[in-house]
Amino acid sequence: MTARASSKTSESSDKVSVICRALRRAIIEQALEPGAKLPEDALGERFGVSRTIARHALGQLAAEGLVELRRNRIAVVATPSWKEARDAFDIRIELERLVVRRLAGKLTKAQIAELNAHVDAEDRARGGTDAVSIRLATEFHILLAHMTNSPILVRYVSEVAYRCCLTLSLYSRPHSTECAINEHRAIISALAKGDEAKVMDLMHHHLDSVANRALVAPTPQRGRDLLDILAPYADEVTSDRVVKLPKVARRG
Amino acid sequence: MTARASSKTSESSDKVSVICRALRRAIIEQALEPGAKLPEDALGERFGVSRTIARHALGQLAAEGLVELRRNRIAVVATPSWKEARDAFDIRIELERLVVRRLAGKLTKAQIAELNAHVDAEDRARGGTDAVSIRLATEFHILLAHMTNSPILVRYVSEVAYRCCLTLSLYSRPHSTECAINEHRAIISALAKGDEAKVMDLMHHHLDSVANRALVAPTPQRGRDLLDILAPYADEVTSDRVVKLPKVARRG
DNA sequence: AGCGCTCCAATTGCATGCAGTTTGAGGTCC
DNA sequence: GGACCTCAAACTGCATGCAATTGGAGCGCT
Repeated sequence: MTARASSKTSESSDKVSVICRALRRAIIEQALEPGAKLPEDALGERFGVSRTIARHALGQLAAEGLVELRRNRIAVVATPSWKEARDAFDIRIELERLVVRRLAGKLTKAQIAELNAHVDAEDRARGGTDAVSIRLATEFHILLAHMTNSPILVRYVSEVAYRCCLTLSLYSRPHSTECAINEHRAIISALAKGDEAKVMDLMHHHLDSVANRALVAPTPQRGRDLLDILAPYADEVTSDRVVKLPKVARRG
Repeated sequence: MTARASSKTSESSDKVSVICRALRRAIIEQALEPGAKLPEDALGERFGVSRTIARHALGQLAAEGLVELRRNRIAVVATPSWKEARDAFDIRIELERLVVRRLAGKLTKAQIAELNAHVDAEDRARGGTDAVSIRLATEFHILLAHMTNSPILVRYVSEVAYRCCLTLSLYSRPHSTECAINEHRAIISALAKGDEAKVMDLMHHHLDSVANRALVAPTPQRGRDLLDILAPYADEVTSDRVVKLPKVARRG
């Protein structure tokens, strides 16, 4: 039971997939912050593979939107603009409404137990770091998606949820995870009862409130370095070659 | 105006992207049928690049679900199961409802003209092959997604629409494109009027009817070869090493 | 004929090497 | 001091080479 679902489309067990998983996790746990550089050499060396493999992994992550790739430039962890973040949440809401619609009243006892166990884990993690809480909360939703038994749905929900995870780390204030946990419990309960309308409503408002609580404003005045802070703005600029600020200490 | 949107996450203009686009188009136009083999060498030679590049392109397409990759085996054009096809359509319905909700009443005159022009093109193509009709119909939806100005939405709608395109070629009877075209016109009209509820309803029923008209039944008794016919069933088998039929003429 | 075995051509998995591009450090001139 | 130029190190883009795996043709056995 190493992998829950080994869809044939991706994530078998070749080196590329291994590196993808490792990087993905590092990114969503903020071990790698948005904007962090990901040179192929360094990755290859770190994971004991050649640049070819590292490069391929970066390509996959770029397709998922977690990494930004620009020709002849070092890959960096994606820095979604506020607008993109909002978009991702909107899409996520629709997808997850579909998930719970499919699940309402159809969960086995074992599945309900699994969900409850996960929320318990979230509860226990409340004392830990924000990053872990966010990751667990995200994984709750992915767990739900898995239960639909639809690989496609799993893929899209995972992807968009990871994206949201990433943006939360960018724009969120240190939020209270408590209500999210309660909302998770409410969702499980409504799913078990089979109240489709209610569970869809719960999920909608749950995600909407997470988004609204988190995506406070398009003013990322956090302690990050200038380049990171400016990056979302540079996003809007159509020109490929943006502002070109005067000499400033760059990261690294 | 070579590329409508050059999102930084993908599809710049490196060789990999070029090959991706070419293959994607070949697949959705059924020049490459589901199950068709895609050896790296052959692709590389055909496109004048090395295997490295072809391989990378295949990886991207696999991430999009258009190609199936199995370790140490030749890549093949994906052959989605009937269940996967249905799933893809369900997801697509949700995503596209989001698209039209965002677009209702917000289209410029120029955009409306562009949409109408596209449907006119669909109309003119009615005499042509099914593949072209299906592609144009698909592209109408992608065009809509582009108008939301949301790269993420564009990406997901495109991806899932291509997947649907692929499944249509697998499971659809030679369908009448006429009503689809009329429905497209109705959607444009409702979008222009800004009647959000109506346009969402139209889109929902449009896609649902396309799905129902097309995905006739999980009995793909078409003239394809045995391996293709069996593939969707093999999908359900959990074991990696499936049935192993007696000697039979394989494709190629 | 039908079944299994062996072996080789075809193909993938991956590392490495080379050429071209970008970056940014240091020097020069104003 | 600050803007500008130059250049080498760093890095990417891509092709090629080699080892490992697959599959299927041929062959022998029943």
